[in-house]
Amino acid sequence: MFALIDCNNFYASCHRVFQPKLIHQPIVVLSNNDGCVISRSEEAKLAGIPMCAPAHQFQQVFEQKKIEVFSSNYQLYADMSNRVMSILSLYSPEQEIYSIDECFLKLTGFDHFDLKNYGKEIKSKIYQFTKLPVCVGIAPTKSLAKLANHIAKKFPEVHQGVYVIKTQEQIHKALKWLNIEDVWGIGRRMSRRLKLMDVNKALDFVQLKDEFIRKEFSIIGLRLKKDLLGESVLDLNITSEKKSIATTRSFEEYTSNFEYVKERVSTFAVSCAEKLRKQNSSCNLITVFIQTNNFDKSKPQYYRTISFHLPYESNSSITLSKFAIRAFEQIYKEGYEYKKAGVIVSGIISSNQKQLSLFEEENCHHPNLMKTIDLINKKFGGAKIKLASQDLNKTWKMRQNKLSPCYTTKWKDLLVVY
DNA sequence: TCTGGGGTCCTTATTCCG
DNA sequence: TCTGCGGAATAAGGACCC
Repeated sequence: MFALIDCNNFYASCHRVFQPKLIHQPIVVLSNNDGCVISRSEEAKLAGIPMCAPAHQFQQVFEQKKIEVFSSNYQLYADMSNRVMSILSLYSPEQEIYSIDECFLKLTGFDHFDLKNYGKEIKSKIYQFTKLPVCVGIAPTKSLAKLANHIAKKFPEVHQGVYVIKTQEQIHKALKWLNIEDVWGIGRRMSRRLKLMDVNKALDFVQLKDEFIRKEFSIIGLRLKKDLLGESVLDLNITSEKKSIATTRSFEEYTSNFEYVKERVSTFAVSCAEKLRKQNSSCNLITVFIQTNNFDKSKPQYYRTISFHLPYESNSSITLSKFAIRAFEQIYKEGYEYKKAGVIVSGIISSNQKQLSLFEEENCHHPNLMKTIDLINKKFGGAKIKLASQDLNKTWKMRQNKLSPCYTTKWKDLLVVY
């Protein structure tokens, strides 16, 4: 059996923990740069704020309906998430932290437990220690646990936030109820195609023939069908090691300027290098992409990505920046207004198991140089050491007009109780 | 004026090699 | 030297997730 524990409206709830007066108030949390809505309290959902609503289009609605708006505060969410996850780790030896606000627990050998009670205990313990509300779904497979969680969320009065799927009848009933677009693993595209075939519920989907699903929806669809029928084919993914690390950002303005985009790419590469060094690892593949604004259909669109193998594993800002720029120069095309770019590094290995290259070596001074740069940057915070390919004047600041305090991670932001 | 960012996995097309 | 084939490797792109 698997349990899926998912925090309710996680980001919005985090803000509520420290401002209890907001309980029962509508809250939304905005994406980076205050772009669009990425989390909503139940009240905000009822007020008709859709997910991903562009903030600038909903300004008036926010005011009219007295919706409390927050910029995203990832320090706060990360810290609250860590607390939740460490509590959850006490409830099973096998835990997969699936995202910042949800995790799977494998409940092998728990058959003689009263699972409903176990779920309730988990829920109340998390509330006791963090004041965050969660829902618990328990079922024989991961996708069914996800479904059970969905049911727990949808009918809070009936199930008190915990739902267990155990028998074939319960599986059947749940699949019959679940809309196809709400199945975990079926996104917008697949559900549209399925609906055209008159497949509207999860049950319709699992009744399709294996060969048909394999042909139309690939191995992914087939695996999903089996998992939904109770045959556990999706297993826990416990390794927390990342396979790629990315830094991608929209620009403050559209630009056709080669030098501008190049500077951004260089800076993103430096950021990836810093993230690699932070976790003591290196990469051997770097991918760069640039793109125009795909919301503006009136302008010509361009999107291109390119990957570059490094001749040696590296986490040096200088090296990664150099190769990122080289890659960028190959994909840049004149005459387009670029809006966004990104650098993704992969082929990640721990620095201490580095392969020595026969022919090409990184400049042997880089590791020490980077260590020193990291130290200085850490010590002096904002005033960073930069590469010559980066813009020295650029102190890019995310728009975060509604940023809340970091209640749990900064001394100066601690709550004061009078 | 103003529409996020960070991930995973799989498929497809292409290339290289024997 | 040319051709065809299949497998392996890989880049790019697309689907999905939060």
